[in-house]
Amino acid sequence: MPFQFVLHKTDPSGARRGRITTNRGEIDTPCFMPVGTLGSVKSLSTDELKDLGAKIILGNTYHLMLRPGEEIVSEAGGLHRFMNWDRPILTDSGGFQVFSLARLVRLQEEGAEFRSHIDGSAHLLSPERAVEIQEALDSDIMMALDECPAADKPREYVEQSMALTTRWAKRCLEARRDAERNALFGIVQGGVFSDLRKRHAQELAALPFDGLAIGGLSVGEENAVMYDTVEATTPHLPTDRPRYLMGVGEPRDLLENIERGIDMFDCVIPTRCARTGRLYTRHGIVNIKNAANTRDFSPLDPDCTCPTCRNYSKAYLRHLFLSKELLAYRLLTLHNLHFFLDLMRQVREAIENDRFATFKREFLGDFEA
RNA sequence: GGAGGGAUUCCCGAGUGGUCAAAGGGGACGGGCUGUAAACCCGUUGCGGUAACGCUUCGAAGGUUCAAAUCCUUCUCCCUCCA
Repeated sequence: MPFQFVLHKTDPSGARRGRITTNRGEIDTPCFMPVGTLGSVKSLSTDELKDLGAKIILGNTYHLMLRPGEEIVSEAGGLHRFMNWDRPILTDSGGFQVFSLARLVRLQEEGAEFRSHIDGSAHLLSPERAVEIQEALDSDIMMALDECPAADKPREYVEQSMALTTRWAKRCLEARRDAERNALFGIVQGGVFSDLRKRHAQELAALPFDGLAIGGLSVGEENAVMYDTVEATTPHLPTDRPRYLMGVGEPRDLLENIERGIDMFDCVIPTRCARTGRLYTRHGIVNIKNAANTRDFSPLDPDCTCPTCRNYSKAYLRHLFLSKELLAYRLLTLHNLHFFLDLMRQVREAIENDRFATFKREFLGDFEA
């Protein structure tokens, strides 16, 4: 079944409960999407991802274009076949790399001219090319190519950048070959300027995108500014299409933005932080490296049902981590992703019961105590 | 018995008269990570003090010198080679 979004209900707080249907399966929202930039959620097998309950993961156009190259993935039968994942995949367009690899990028009307961070070779990522690559990957949800300006850019820059993103968005829609096969989301920019956000949201809402994302946040601005900006944007997005806040975030960020009407999130935090020893539990953050865990033979979180907490102690995990044993990265990633995915399960349940605000307060009361 | 080489701050290891509380690794300790150039990055690591600065330290004990981890003497221990 081609892409579809059904909004089941909206909680009194503003939180939305919905369901996305794609050719490769359904995704209940609000949802969290683990990031698998290079066709792998680092350290995990796809079986482990399924067991965790991940319904959709991310891949990245820029990175897969450079290595192994989309033609290889296409030859393998698409990214799903290539990586042995049969559930939906959302692919980012490479727009974020315009920001994170800015030193290697020159922006033109035609597209983003990159020097590969791997070998220095030149590549032009145009809107058409970004769609072409994502189609070759056979992405379920493609993202339009956008420019993600840094947080410190002045209004004039952001306004022009936003206009470029709109022109690119239209070109992406033009370039898409099969709307039944590959959904396409537009990305709202506008920095932290409420009026620009409103304008851009309205511009993109008028276009036939399957969903709309909010980009250009969590790039260094204050948290409160991020929340305010989302709040200034979502009222101008169509209610019958999913809203995706890109690159966010910490547990509080997820809850604050769900309350502001966001349906989808992705973030590297659970996976990256797992690999740097920062673990999420309902009672807050545990830094597994800390000496206090040396002789602590209890699990990270006694109430957690993840495979790591069911079987291993903090002392052992700390030992694995300090020894740089590969098992550490896998076990800790399993735990963190379980935490994020489970948080979203609880959120969905709370919305169904019209008690999101209560859930949020109680959760943060424990988590940030 | 003879000839050489060596002992440095938790570990390895640089330093061969002042710019040395002593490079660089490692380890330890703490922190950071928000559409992943990330199994990564940053900071601290003799004692005291906010700091200026003071004190103690380079196997041990003496000595030379304005000044010693660096030079001299003796001692202790370790290594290599020859008998």
